[in-house]
Amino acid sequence: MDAAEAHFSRYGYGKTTVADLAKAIGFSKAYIYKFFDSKQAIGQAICVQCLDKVLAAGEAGIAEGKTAAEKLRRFFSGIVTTSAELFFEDKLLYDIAAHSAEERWPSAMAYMERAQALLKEIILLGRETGEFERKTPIDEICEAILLVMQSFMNPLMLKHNLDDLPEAPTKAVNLVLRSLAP
Amino acid sequence: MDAAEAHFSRYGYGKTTVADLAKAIGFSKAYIYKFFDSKQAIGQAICVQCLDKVLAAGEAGIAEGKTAAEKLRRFFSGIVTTSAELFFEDKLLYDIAAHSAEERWPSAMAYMERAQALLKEIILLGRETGEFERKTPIDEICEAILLVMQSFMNPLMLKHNLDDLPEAPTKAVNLVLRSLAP
DNA sequence: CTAGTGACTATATTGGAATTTGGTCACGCA
DNA sequence: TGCGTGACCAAATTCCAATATAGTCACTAG
Repeated sequence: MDAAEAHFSRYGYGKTTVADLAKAIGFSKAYIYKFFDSKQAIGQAICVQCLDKVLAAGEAGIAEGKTAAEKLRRFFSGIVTTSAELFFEDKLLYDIAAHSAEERWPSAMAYMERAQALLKEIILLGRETGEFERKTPIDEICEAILLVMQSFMNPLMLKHNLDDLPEAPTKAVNLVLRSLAP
Repeated sequence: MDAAEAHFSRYGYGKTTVADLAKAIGFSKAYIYKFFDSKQAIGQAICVQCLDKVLAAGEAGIAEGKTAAEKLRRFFSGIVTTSAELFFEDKLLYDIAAHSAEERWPSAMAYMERAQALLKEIILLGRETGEFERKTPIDEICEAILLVMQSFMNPLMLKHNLDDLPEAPTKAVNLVLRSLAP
């Protein structure tokens, strides 16, 4: 995994061969296939690492926020900031994440599901404290929020919106918060 | 233009040569460059035609809707439906539109601006009739709505969300309408 | 002066042979 | 029995010469 992250980060997913990784850890190529079903599986594992970091930043944001609204703001801010950082500082790893979103790899699907779970917690909290409205079915809300935030959460789409950071996602979140008003 | 639309639609932008277009209209290649600065300029012109049709469907939707909320719904529904139709029935033309969005051609920028203008009219109407809230600055609202609807308005992004039609954009619009509630 | 073009060039694209690469498997060695 | 591999194959990728294409310009016919 360490070798894979290093190589993918330096040479990109396409340019690193499984043989390279094997040599780096001093084993044969065949042995790697005892642990990973395919090169793509290695890519997914690395992708999961990246997306975990992104989500961790989102969770950290949630922890920092005091009110539910503030948690929501910082949740997305953490995600977007970390994703953008990844883009600028580790473009080649970012490309794997974008590719995983494009190809609908399980890693990307899992990322969205975890994000939805975190989001749900925020909304539920906001409902308890009375910050958010309670009429709309919660799952519909979570789904809709993820849909409208996709342009900034999905690495594949975020890369087309980097010019508008950080104002654009802030405006989007403002809209989302207005939609949650009681 | 007719020749270009026919050729782009049948063979795609990349596979049709300027010489093909010249031959189709019975002039020399050089003559075409009296009217278009480049092949890309021809592509843009065709792209504008496509996006105009999409926006026309949006305008038609506005006309059909009775209330502002209904206009908004039908506006986006018209845009998304027409874009998706273009994708399925004229993939090669759609690809030009997607490419234009990716490369930020003026055609794509103009499309977004016109969309924003139409949107603004709807919102203003909704404010007059009391359907929508009036606190938030109108331009901020329009900008934010376009941002969150990008996943479905932008051809480049819509093509990654075709599986979720037509439910996803409906849910997104529902969220937008909630955000507009007085 | 206007409408239109053939001939030309630098860049991009293609085809397909040669090479790499992802992936498998029978096997060796402790 | 379990850790580990060289040798192998089909499919993908690279490479490069041949070709095609976008774009220009001096030019002509009317």
